[in-house]
Amino acid sequence: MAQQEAQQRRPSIHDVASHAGVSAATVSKVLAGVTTVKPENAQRVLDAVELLGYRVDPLASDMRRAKRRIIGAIMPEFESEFFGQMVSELEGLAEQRGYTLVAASSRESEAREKEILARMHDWRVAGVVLAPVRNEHGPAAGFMKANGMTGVLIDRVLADDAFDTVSADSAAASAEVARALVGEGHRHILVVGLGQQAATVRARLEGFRNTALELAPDMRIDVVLCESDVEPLRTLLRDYFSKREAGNDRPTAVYSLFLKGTLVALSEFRRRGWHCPNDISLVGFDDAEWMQVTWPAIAAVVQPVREIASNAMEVLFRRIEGEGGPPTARLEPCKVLMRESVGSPGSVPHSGGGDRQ
Amino acid sequence: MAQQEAQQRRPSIHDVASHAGVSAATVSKVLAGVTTVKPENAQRVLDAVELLGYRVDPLASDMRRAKRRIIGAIMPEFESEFFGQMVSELEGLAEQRGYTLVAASSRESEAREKEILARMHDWRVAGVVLAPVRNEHGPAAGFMKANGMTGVLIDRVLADDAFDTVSADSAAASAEVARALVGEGHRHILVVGLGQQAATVRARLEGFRNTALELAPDMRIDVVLCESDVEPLRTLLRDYFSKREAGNDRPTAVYSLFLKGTLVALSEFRRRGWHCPNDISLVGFDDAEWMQVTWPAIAAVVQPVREIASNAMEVLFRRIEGEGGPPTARLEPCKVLMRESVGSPGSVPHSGGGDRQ
DNA sequence: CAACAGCGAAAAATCGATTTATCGATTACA
DNA sequence: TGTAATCGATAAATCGATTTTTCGCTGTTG
Repeated sequence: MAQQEAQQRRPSIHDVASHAGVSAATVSKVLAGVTTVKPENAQRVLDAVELLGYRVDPLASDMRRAKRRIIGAIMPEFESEFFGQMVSELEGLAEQRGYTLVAASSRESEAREKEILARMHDWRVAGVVLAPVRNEHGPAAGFMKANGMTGVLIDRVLADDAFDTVSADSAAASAEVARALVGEGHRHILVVGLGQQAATVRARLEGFRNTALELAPDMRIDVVLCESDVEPLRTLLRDYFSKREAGNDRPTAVYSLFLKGTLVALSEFRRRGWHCPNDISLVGFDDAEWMQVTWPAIAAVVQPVREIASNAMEVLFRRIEGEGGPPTARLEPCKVLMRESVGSPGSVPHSGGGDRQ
Repeated sequence: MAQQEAQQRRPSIHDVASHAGVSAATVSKVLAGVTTVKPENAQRVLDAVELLGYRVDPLASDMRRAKRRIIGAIMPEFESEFFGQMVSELEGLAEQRGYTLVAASSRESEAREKEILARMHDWRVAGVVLAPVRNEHGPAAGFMKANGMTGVLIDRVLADDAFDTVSADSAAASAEVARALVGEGHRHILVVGLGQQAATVRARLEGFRNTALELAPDMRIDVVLCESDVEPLRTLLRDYFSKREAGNDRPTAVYSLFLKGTLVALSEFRRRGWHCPNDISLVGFDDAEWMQVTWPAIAAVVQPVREIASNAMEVLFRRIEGEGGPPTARLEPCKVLMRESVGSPGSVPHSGGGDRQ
C-alpha cells in the first residue's frame, strides 16, 4: 500500500511548467541557469522541481544536439586490473563532466572493435576513448576517421596522424629495467613478448635492447615472441628452456613485456622447480596486486593508469569543445618496482633442473 | 581531401523516406519487419537504406517508449577479475538482445550506489543488474523499489522480498572446503572474513562452521572479521598470529572468505617466512588467474561468473517483458579447486617462526 | 449504384527536452 | 504622441524515430 507512487509516470518538464504556472521553455531556462528570468518565476520553478522531484531526462535532453553527452570507451578486455582501473577512472572523469560513459569490451577482436564503434557512432557519442586491440592503425581508427568521430587512442599506441594518443612510456620503462638487470650483473636475458600488439611491444623491446647493449655490449638477448594468443607461448617457453637447459646456456633473467607473459613465465619456472631470484630473475611489464604477495614478490613496471586516463579525457574534451591543431602524442612515465624476484645471477647455486611436473 | 564526407550529417529516416519515395512511417515499418508493406516499396526502402548507409538512431528510437533499451549495471568495483568478467558477460548478453549496457562502479560506497541508480533511473533504463556493496537491504534496493524500477540483485545477496537474486552458493562451497580441510586432518582453522558484506559472508562462515563441526566435533574455529576495509585486517591478522605463536597454538589452516583476505593472509605468511602447505594451509574464496602460478598454487573457490550473469539477465528480461510472480532467489554452485596450498597439518615440521621482514 | 470492407500508405501525434521566433507590455527617445 | 528598443515569457519548431489516425483507392456486396 505504500507503493502508490511506484507505477506512475515520471514528471516531465511540462508538469513542472504547469505546476509553476509558466511555460516549459521558462523551466528549461531556469534549469540551464539563464538569467533573463524574473526571480519570482525562477523560484516558483525551483519549488515545483523540488515538489515533484523532477529530474531532466538525459536522453530527451540529448536529442537536439548533434553530439550527445555520452562518451564511449572500448577496451580489449575488462578482466585485468589495468583495464578495470582504466574503465573505473574514465567513468569517474566522464561523470564529473556530466557525461555518461558507455563501456564495451572488444575481446581482443578487431572486427568486434569496429562493430562496437559503429554502434557508438549510432549513439552519436561526443567522443570515444579507444584502447585498440593491436595498435593505432587498426580498422577502428579508420572508421572513426572516415566518419568524422572525435576520439583519443590509448595504451597500445605510440602516435597517430589523425588522433591524439596517450600511453605509457614503454621505451623509457624498459630502459630502466635494462639498467637494473645489467646493474645486477645479468648478461644473458630472455625477453618474452606478444608480437601482435606491434607498436607498444616493439617499443618495449627496442627500449630494452638499446639500453642493455649500450651498457653491456657483451649482452646476449634472446627473444620469444608469440604472435597470437597466450597458450602457444606456454609451449614456446617450454621448448626454449628445454633446449637451453640441455646446452647449459640458459638465461639468468627473464623480462616479460606483458602481464600474461609474466604469468606464463612464472608458471614455467614453477613447473621446472626454479625459484626466483636464485635460479632465475624475473621482471614483468604491468603490475598486479598479487605480485607483492607471492613468494617472492615479483618486480614489475607499473603503468600510470590514472595519468593516462585523466590526460586522455582532458585532450578528448578539448577536441569535443572544438579545439583544433595537429594530433598530440603523450607518453606518461611508468614506475619500475624492483621487488625480490630480481637478484644477481648465480648468487646462489641453481637448485638443479627439477624436471617436469 | 578524402574526408569530404566526414563532416556531413548522418542520414535520418526522412532522408531514407524521400530517397525511396515513401513516408517515414513506411520506412519505420519496413525496418521493424511489419508485413503490410508492398514488397516493391519495401525493396526500395531497403535499397535506400543500403545506399545511404542508414542506421537507426537508438536514442531517438528509444524516446517514445517508457522503458528504453538500456540495461544498467552497478558493480562495487571493476578492478577484480570477478567483476571484470561479470561486466564483460553482462555486456555481451545485453548486446545479444539489442540492448546497450551502461556500467558504473559504486566504489564500495552505498551513497554512490544510490546516486548511480538515480542517474540510471533518469535514463529510464529497462532494468538494472545491481551487485550491492553490502547486501540486498541497502538503500539502492529501496530506491529501486520506491521508484518501480525493474532489477535483479547479484553476488552479495541471498534473497530479497522485492527483487530476484542470483548469487553463488556460498554455503555449499564453504561446506565443501570444510570437508576437504577436515579430511586432511585439520582441527584448528582460522576463518578470515569481511563483516560488512553481511549476507553472503555470513553464509560462507556458517556453511563452513556447520559442516566442520559436524564432521569433527573437536574442531576449533577461530574467526577474524574485519568490519570495514582491508588495511585493518592486516593488523588484525598480524596480532592474531603473534599471540598464537607465543602460546604455540596457532591454526594449521586458514580459510579466507574473500579475495583480498587471501592476499593479506598470503602476505602475512610471507612476512613470517611460513610456506604453504608445510607451515600452514590456505584456501580462499574467489579464484584468480595468478593463483595457479604462485609457489605454491593457491586453493580456491571458483564462482560461476558466467552462470550468474546469464541467469541474472534471463530473469531480468523476463521481468522486463512483464512476467509477474514472487521474486526468485537462485544459487549457482561453485567449484572448489584444491591446489597445493592445502596439505595435512604437520606433514613437514614447521620451518620455525622466521620473524618479521 | 450506393454503402461498405479492406488494404496500403501518408499525415499527424507523440516522446521530453532545447532553441528560435514571436508577442505583448513597458520604457525610452525623438 | 508616435515609433523604437527592451524585457520577460510564451508559442512553435526541432531533434529522429514510433505509433495512431486518417485518407484514398479498389473491389465487393446488397
